[in-house]
Amino acid sequence: MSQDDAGIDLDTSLGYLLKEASSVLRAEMEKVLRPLGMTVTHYSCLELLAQRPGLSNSELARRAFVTRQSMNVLLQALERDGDVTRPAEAPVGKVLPTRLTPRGRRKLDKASAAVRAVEVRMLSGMAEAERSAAFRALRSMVDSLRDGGV
Amino acid sequence: MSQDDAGIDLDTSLGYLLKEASSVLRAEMEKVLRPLGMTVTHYSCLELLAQRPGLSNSELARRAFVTRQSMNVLLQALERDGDVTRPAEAPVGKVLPTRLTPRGRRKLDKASAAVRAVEVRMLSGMAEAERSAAFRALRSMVDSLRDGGV
DNA sequence: TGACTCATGTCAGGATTCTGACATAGCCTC
DNA sequence: GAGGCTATGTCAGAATCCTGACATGAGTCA
Repeated sequence: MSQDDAGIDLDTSLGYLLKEASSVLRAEMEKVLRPLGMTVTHYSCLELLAQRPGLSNSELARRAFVTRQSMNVLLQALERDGDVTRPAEAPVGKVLPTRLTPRGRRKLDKASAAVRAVEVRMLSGMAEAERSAAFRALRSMVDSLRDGGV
Repeated sequence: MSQDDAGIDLDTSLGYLLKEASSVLRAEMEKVLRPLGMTVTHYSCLELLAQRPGLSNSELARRAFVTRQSMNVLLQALERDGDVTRPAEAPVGKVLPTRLTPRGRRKLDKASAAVRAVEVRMLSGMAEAERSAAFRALRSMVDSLRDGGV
């Protein structure tokens, strides 16, 4: 009977605020990445490959939160530009392990510095305790949604 | 010289976790909204109009985190389906105040219940104190990024 | 009053991502 | 070994969203 029964109060909704934060962060990342000729997914892919060399297309897609079809077209472009390499034939199964080239590594270094500045600015108003509290909270949300989704 | 200088550790990055949480939430919302024939932006628009009747196209776009061009095509579709109404002529300026129709309201009620279930599940593992801590943290991130962006 | 600035609604074109579908390789069970 | 199941890479088409651009209305200021 109350207003809560009729909808979701967006002013106090954690879900809405989560979308807002994610949207603003993405916009800021695009702003600093654009001068470097890179998109956010572009950068995410390179960053993932730097930390986990040899990741497959499907695995990259999952960790960049896009479909494997989208990641595939991105990888083809990156391969064409000489930023990543994939073997012509799969060493085992159908999985093609992808690796960063020196050229891709250099591109990533510039992008990574720019993105790090954005993240630092995002966290500038928070104490360490608040950051870890936020981290735990977000992880809890992800886990709850994933587990319940099955 | 340390590894941090070469990139961003995605395992401990709040920005990455933020994107993951937002992505999972959106996926879960799409899952429950699809049987109702609605998309997330679709639903967001209706929910905004329920709480702020008379919002303009541009204002809806900002609060739904899309461009006003995208919101415009969505509104045209919603208008065609009879879910919202806009006056043929602007009462003042060029702003066309949009309102929910009874039909749109009924659609929203079903969708809102489904989305609320998702949000409840997302918050199921968190105490009230954790929720408000997360809320403050996310708000701090948004404010820091917005202020510094100018 | 006239010029300037800003915000709005809208159209057109392009870029990005997604859904659907297919063939194939590895794993498990019988 | 045969069958079923899952995961992967890939192609094709469609949906979605964005960038660029234009005209218009409101407010500001000289």
